[in-house]
Amino acid sequence: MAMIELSLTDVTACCAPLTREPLEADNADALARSLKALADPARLRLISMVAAHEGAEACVCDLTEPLGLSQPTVSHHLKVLVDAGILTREKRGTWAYYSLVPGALDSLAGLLRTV
Amino acid sequence: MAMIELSLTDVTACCAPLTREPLEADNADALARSLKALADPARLRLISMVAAHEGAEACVCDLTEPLGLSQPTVSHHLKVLVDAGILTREKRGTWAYYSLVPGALDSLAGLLRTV
DNA sequence: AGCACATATCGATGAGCGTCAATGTATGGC
DNA sequence: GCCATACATTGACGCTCATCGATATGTGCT
Repeated sequence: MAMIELSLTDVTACCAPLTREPLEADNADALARSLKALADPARLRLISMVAAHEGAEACVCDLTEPLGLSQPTVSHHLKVLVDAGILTREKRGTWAYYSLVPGALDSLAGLLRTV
Repeated sequence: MAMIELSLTDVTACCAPLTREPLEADNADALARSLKALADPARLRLISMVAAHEGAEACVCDLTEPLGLSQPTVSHHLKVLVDAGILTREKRGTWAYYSLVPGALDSLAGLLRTV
């Protein structure tokens, strides 16, 4: 079934920063979904490892061992981040290369900013 | 038992933005805890309602009815936000007034920024 | 003292999630 | 065609968490 995949673009397009005006229930849901995708130590480390990797992209095989989690678990976390619009996946041959979606994290940061 | 209450100040004091260098496991844990506190629709709405309320503070009685959740649930969410260092609680008479901790959200936003 | 009100805490319940082992699906090389 | 490698999916287990009703704590008023 098609799950919500555009929560990030949805919410970052529509909303004023959190502290400007009361958040509607729907927008709160969308923003919470995006933040939930971020709110896991393994996923935070994955993001920073991908960003710091050469070429700003990395395949699962680059990430599994340094993270210390099983390959299925890493794949699961990467899928969550892709579905949240934070990472992209590009398959080249046998490998799947993940990289940051430009501006995705900055959009979220903008929603939290109060100044 | 004393739970971790300073995760926010901890992590925002120590770390470069997520995408500058690979995140250590401990820092990832601390940042994830802060984001988890934020990653709930009810808590996001509470934050924005408090910020938008007159005087930039609000008591539980101001928040329960518009949120549509029971009073114990609202109290619970507010406690989570206070423990995470995002809100402060000030008791005046019968009422408990909650307000934003200045700079807390901005520190988190700064960690997500990539530019 | 006694009552009404505001808020916090407790205990229980149900849903969601992180993790893994096992299995499935491609892709490339021999 | 066959095997090895890279990754995704499935199913299950345990733990965390959001929510509520019930109850406790505290404050002000009469």
